[in-house]
Amino acid sequence: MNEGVEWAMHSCVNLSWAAGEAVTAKRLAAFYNLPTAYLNKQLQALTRAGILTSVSGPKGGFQLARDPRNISLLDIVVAIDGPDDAFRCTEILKEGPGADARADYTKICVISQAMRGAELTYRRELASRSIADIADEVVRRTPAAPDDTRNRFANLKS
Amino acid sequence: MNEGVEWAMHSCVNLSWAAGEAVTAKRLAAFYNLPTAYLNKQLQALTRAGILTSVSGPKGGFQLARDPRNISLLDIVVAIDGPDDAFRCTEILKEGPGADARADYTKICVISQAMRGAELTYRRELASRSIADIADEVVRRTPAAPDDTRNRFANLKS
DNA sequence: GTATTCAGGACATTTAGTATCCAGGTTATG
DNA sequence: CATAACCTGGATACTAAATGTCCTGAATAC
Repeated sequence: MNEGVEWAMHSCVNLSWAAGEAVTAKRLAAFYNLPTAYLNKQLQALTRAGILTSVSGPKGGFQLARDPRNISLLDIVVAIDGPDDAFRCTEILKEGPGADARADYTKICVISQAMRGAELTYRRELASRSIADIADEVVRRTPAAPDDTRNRFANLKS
Repeated sequence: MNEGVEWAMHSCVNLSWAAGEAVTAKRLAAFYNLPTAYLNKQLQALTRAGILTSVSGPKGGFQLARDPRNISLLDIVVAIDGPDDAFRCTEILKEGPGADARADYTKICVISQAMRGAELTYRRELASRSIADIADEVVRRTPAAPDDTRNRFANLKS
């Protein structure tokens, strides 16, 4: 899995605490000492996916496009890593005995179904966790986190 | 995910129908028109993992090392693809504010925990499905499959 | 108008996946 | 014993994907 998924999730949690004002890619990158230009690519992907909104120019930057309760971890994984399953069925049964050339073995192969079923439980789990859930749990453990985050953004003004 | 996982799973199902006699890598590869030398590498990995046993020399080949009811899809994924999770936590929180340099953020980071939890459900699902389950379901849908498989192995004698 | 910032294409670099080949060891068979 | 079939594992090559940088162009606050 793309490392950008981790960056994107942490950035979205931080953005949930910067509600109201846009944060530049430069400051989001400086927060965790990440390469600015590359993080910017991930932020662009989140924007294309409708998870973030972006504003150009001075005072510009990124912010969450909707309520963090309505942004799931799965949304972020799909935006950064793409919609494909980890297990890719190449329909090798088509090369086996008694194969039907017109059949779609990605659908009817028992192994393919089992793997897809497992990935479905994985995705269902990720879909059930929102950025707000994560942020709330962080606050429960570390109440100062939102203030710390806002302060750090402010101090990374450059 | 490594494409060899798909090859290995289909090969194990086929081997469950060849019970008693070893099948060579060449015939296992010819079954689905796969590159012999590369499939052989995956079979070696399955052997190292204790899923297959191998015999050298004429009449040699591979067979299941244990009852197919006791070989899970997860066993095969781990043998071929390795034990690592898809999501790899790089502990970027160590670069953030208020970080504890001695803390293990792969354990305590809320995002890392959520991702790990989702992968756990995935693995649990794969662990609950055995090669025998898969083979039984194939037989239920296509009763001739075991005979077809044995015949094909016999005809690929070369 | 100028400085700041996002958008996105064009590279360059590194790493992982996909193969191929060969030399060496094992074993059935005549 | 000689031979051929077969697995083992290292070396190597090729390809694709992930990672990272750079630059031009467009939008916007001041």
